[in-house]
Amino acid sequence: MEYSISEVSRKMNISISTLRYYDNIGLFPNLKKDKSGNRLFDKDSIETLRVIQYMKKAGMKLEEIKEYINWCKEGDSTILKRLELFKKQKENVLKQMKQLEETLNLINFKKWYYTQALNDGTEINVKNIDLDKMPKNVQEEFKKCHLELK
Amino acid sequence: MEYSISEVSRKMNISISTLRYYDNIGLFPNLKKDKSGNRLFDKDSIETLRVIQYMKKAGMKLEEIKEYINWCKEGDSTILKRLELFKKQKENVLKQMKQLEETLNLINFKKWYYTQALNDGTEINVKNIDLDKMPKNVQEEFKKCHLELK
DNA sequence: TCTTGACATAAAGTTAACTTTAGGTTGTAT
DNA sequence: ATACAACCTAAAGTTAACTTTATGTCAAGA
Repeated sequence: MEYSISEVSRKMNISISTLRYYDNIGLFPNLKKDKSGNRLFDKDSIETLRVIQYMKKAGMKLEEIKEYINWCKEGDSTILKRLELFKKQKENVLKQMKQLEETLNLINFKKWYYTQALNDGTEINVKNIDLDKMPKNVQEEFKKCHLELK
Repeated sequence: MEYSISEVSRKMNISISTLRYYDNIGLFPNLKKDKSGNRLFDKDSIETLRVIQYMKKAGMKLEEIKEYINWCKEGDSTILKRLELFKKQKENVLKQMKQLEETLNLINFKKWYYTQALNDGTEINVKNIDLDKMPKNVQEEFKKCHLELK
């Protein structure tokens, strides 16, 4: 089964210009064209596109993703390199997850803070509160995001 | 206690030029200067900096962070807006965490895939494997990242 | 035949978040 | 007195990932 660029755009929720851009920079080395030059996306290129989306979220640049895609084309001699890449990206993702958890601590603390302030009608009381007057869970969140009192 | 720009740079691991840039675009509305024009960072501005770092990770743009900082300066009339902001950002962060978990599924699948290929010395076998021949956990990872077989 | 819609290319423009450059001031140590 | 480190400003440059624009081709329907 083959898809036109607008079908892929709809299916994957990526703009047509982005798809063309990706092709231009070499992210679809095996993409075919019909007799009048229109791109034909097959299952493989959709798969590639999905991997691109994920690896972008992992934090890779398009240039690095392109390198990986070229390794795939080179065949079995690059298997180790590709394995190492995914090992490294796993570390990367785990690190990002930790950072998001820390961020969540800050956000949860701020949510508590502003809920209190909203209740009081003013920030003054909660701004000057002592750590041990906060609920236990808020205390924990506060400590984990390295903020300081007063 | 007050800190020079290079002390803050070292302490927070942010380049001096970035700190000046942040100041220029208005992220430190209360920053003082000494008699010869040098920036003096106090505990409050360090705190602001920490919040900036976190909210960037949550996905906010500096322009939006600036808006929040201005709300803080405006006082109690903006408490509700600020609370709503953190509620929204919490959703945002949770969404990102889910996406990272999906990404982790892809990565774990790829790690298994390339480990197999490395063992076999070739990608061919693992490329054409049936879903039910994969280890149970790999099957799950595979399904969760929407890839297709063959 | 003519129009229309979906595609194409090449090149220029955009945006965010910095960084770099060029040139200047200030305070302290030799 | 001078050298130097640490700061300053304003403006231009950089990078990544797109998007927009200008222009053109092609196949199908009225």
